Amino acid sequence: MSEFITGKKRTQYCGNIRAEHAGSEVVLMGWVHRRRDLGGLIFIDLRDREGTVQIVFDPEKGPEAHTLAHTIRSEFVLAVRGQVNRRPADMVNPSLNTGEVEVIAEELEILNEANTTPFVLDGETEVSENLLLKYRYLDLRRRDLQRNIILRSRVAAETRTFLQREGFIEVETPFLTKSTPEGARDYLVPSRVTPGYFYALPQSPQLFKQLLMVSGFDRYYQIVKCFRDEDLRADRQPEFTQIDMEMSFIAEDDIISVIEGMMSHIFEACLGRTLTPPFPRLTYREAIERYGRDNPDTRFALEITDLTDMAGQSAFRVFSETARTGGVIKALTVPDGSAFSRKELDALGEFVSPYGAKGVAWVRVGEDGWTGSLAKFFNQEMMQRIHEKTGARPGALILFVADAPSVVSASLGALRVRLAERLGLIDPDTLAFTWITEFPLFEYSETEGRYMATHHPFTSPAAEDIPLIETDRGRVRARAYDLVLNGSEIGGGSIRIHRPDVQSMIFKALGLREDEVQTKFGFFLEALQYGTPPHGGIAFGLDRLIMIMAGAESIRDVIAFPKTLKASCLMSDAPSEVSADQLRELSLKII
RNA sequence: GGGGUCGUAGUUAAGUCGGUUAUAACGCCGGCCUGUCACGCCGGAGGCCGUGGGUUCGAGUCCCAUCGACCCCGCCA
Repeated sequence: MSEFITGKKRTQYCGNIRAEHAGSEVVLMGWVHRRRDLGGLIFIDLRDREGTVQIVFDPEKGPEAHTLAHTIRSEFVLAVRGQVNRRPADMVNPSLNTGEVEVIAEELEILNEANTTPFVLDGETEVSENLLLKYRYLDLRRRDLQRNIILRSRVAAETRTFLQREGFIEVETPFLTKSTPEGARDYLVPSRVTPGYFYALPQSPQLFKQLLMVSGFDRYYQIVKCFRDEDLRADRQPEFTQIDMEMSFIAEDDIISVIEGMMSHIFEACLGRTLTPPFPRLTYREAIERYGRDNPDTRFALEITDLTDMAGQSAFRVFSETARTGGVIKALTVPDGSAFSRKELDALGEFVSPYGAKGVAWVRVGEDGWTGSLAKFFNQEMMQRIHEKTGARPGALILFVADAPSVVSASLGALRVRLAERLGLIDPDTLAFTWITEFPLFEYSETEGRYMATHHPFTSPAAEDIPLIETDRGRVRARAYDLVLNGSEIGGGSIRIHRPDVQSMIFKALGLREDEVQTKFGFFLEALQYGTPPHGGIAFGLDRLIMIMAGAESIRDVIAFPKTLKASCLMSDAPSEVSADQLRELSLKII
């Protein structure tokens, strides 16, 4: 470190000074968080990454420093030499970690001045995200954001500690790689030396990690950036970080137990939270039936009940028609939900419309029967049976959605979370981990008009379902598993296909032409023929994991330099135009 | 690709039915102040009302387009 004041070096961080340092001389360096200039006495809160401490400029203790201190403004960078002074009892500031002490300045050097910042860095004033992102380096001075970034560093470090101890080997894989069909849109990088050819940035190191298993590394991991050129969300960035892993000679339970150990280690080391594996498991089917989605938030109950049989027999046309035409009628039962106002109930209909539902039907359960416009379509016996199935008691509210199965699940799945938030059912301190297993291997895509891989095309089918690949594709179960935490998918993986014949069969089932398979995956299929061990792996979204650990609302709060929803960086102004020369060199033309 | 919210001093917001000189708080600048800690008191400066067009005698306000940020659906193996 460079030397400043009279040849002295920084002795410690501002935020770390405590009563035990009283009487000692310190040299501090940091930013002016706030100044209180009383004319005679001047107080400065000096800030560094560990916190702030009060500096006192007293004309009797340091006349030159006091004179200079009048010129100090917010965010100036200072070096201060002085004595740590224990504050008199009536001047202790209990809201500061350093509140029992202060530093009496004897010498001051202004290391740098600062323009007035475009927003106040007090962490309390709401500032538009636009501005925060443009001046990200200033936003990053704020305590909350620094805490998140520091937590992220610790999680990455503890992940490495754990995995190295478990015999995993970190291997770097290429960023400049090959574009492959299936999956997300690729970010492309033009090749200069081979005009008209492109690299793709990896959506994940999937093929490389499997090839490392072929190579015999046995256990691989990497904390690695991945790139997907798709539309963004509050929890999605175009470049994001995965904890990527692969293991040989293992089955589902081996991976699950390693990950349960890894999560326990990370949460204990970084948050002091003790987890209690094994985590509960749900099949995909159960998750959809009970929670409406494959990433259920299991911090609260409020489960979905299937009432297709009962409600389908009611005189209510919408219900009977839905049941008759292959749709389903499902419900959420809110105990004591009768308090919902008519206005709130109407708003629920709007809430589910993005998921394709035409509305939410509701009844209030009273001591003697139902109230609400739907009540007249149900007789006493039907009500009784529905009460039994849903557990509804007087005072409850029953919310029905009738539609195609996928619409009903999506609607009620979202509504369930919304209601839980509204009713305060979610304990923010709970950590609800759940494994989701037995995903379908294929999903039919209406837009593509064909079956697509639910997970990815290298996922192994359940052995007993292999015959179904030819006959009943939709029913083939995958040896895939996701780890869900508090309603967020934080990781997912699978046992891979290690037999070239099965891999070819899957490519074929996905509608890939033989020549296409050879061009895109030929090298990989060939590799599988040189002695591939049974293997499988998993990848975690580090950003999402940190979000939950930090209690962050947006993925931007856990990434130092994030991009906007339009994938631009407001600070550096990327992406931007490039010169004609650059384009010519790459043989590219803007159309 | 679709739906929604927002854009007014440096910042955060108010701005009525379209009508005089566009308000306030914080911040900033100057002055006073020796125990403040969101210091206090006095004074002052500060506006492309996102941008472009239209309607009107007159637009921050109404209409159209556009740019940007955010949220959701589709999409994200």
